[in-house]
Amino acid sequence: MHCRFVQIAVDTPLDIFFDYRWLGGDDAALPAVGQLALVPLGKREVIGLIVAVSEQTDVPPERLRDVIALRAQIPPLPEPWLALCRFAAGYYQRPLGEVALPCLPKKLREQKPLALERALKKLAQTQASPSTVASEAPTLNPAQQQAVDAIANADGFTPVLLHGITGSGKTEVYLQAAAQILTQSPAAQILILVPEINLTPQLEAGIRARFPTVPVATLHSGLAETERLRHWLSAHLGQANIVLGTRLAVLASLPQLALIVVDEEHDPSYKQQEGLRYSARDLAVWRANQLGIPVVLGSATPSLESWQHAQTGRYRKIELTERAVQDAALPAIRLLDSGRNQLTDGMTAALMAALKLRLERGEQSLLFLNRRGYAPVLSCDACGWVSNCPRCTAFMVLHLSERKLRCHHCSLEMRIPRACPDCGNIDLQPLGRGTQRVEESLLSHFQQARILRIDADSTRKKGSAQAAFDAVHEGEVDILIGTQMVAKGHDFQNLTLVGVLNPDTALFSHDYRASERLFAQLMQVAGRAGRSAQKDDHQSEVLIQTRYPQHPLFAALKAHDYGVFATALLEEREQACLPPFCHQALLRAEARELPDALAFLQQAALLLAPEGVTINDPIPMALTRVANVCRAQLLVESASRPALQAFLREWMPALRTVKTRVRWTMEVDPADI
DNA sequence: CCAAATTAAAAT
DNA sequence: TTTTAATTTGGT
Repeated sequence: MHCRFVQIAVDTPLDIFFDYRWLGGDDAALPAVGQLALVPLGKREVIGLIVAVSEQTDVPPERLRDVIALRAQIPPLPEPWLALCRFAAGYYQRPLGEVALPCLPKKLREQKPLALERALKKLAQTQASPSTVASEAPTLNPAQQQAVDAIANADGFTPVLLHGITGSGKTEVYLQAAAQILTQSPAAQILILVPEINLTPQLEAGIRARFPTVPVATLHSGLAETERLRHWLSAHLGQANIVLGTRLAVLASLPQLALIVVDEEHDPSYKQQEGLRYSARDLAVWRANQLGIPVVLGSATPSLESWQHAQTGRYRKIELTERAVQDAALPAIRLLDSGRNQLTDGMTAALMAALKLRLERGEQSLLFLNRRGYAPVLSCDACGWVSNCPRCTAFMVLHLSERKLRCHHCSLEMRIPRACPDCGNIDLQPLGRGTQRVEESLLSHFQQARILRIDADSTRKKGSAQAAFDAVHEGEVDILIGTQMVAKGHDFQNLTLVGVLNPDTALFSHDYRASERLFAQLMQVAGRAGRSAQKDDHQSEVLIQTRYPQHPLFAALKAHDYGVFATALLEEREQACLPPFCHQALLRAEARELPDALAFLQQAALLLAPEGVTINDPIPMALTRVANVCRAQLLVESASRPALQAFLREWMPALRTVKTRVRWTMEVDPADI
């Protein structure tokens, strides 16, 4: 057959394909679906994805333009990958081109294929003969073994929810299941997702130690473009047997994919918050289903969505209840009533004493406070002035070390006023405390201690986060103070005390997911303590300072019982008709003036919802103004996912015809409301 | 009356 | 989204 025309998806918001003429010589490679092609688009030349080839076109000849070049250097993107993109585009309501092309490395989309050819050359040189001989692996306990067997012997689509407390050896299950699958089929590819870039080096080191001869590729946004291209290609060519990465890795081309692991599957980082707003965990499950392969969702505190699926039997749940390291007992969790006890610099006497004890024993402590900066707001006692951001409905945060007030939402910085701008009072007071202020207090109370703060501010420079974590591992730090960055994944062997300074804001948040997240976060940070065998009967401790020690969340946390907590939450959600018992989509609008945004949403709501779909009233977002842009949102709900999807398919084209200056976006399965 | 600034339209 | 043409505004 002689293909004259190709249909191409390009990266534009237009939800259509473009036809191009194909004028190849007889000896030239024929265009195929899934291949990339360089085509003219307006004044530009862009890379597009061939989605169909045919001998006819409806486009009048005078408008047709020619394909400039095919990227025949690499095999076409495989059909299952195209199907994944098509699904994601349909489900998240975006044009295919805007889904498929941004998944590809930038260097692959350049006009000149120079970088591509270089990367291919380099890969050809390094193509070793992979052998799957694994180095010595630890013996598994029965629960771990059961999990490995369930995964490695899976026949067809097998979603496994691996529920295991921190330190119960989930990683070991991933590694041994991977080893078994690679032994059975040496060409297989295994995708392992982690929530944060920070966690890739630790796991990568573990994987390389276990599989010294297996090619491993990493994919995350921290890679340089040339590296990203090389790693992506090694996945696409099937060379890399293990691909480790953050959420974006779920969209990689993996022709031999045989197992997907989503570690810490509950983690909010799996939700992409711009562009294509996908959930990497959900796409991972879809991908596994499509390919008929196992997918492992691992967590100590599974998302309620996954927990519910396990309850109904859609997912198979496997519990790891023991800590894998012998004698590593669970930490004791104690609540310190910060309302009734006297606080010194935000800390109770009990917490101070516990810190002092660890210092004397030469053990490490971690203080967790999810608030960076010195103090969240600067205020004037005399007249009530507070440091509002002029561009956002938020406070400007005091950063004393940089002598700045900074807005964490729009990044506006200004000098600290020496006197109150309203009344001239020179005695301005910091209100509340952030990590910098706690660091300062610790330095004054424990002058001999080596104190390190890890937060987004202290790890601005590339590689500095890794250096900081290394310092903790090397025992160069006595007290570590940090935000959620320190809560995730790291195995600190000599850490026996975790202090949580102020979790209370999340207890009564308007966001119904806040308590679920808080529980996960506290469980996770608590898991940093006591990961190695305890010495001399010194049990690890977690001290939580709160004004609400009676809150039921803490009771479940103390008992280390996620099941009780999840069951209670699910009941609440069912009664309130919230996810996972209903499905949501959020239409967001942005405008200079709030009424404009609301008016657009009002107009959008005019389309009548079908039976079973509810369109709520437009409301301003909790953070209404950011960088002088006002935001509002409209929530659409349905108990039936197909009904919601059907409505969105009807609604989106209608919205696109609305003539408006308001910028708007649609988010399916929103994470924050 | 020209030029910057905003708006609209098109992309195969 | 990117690009260009068309229209408005505003300072002269």
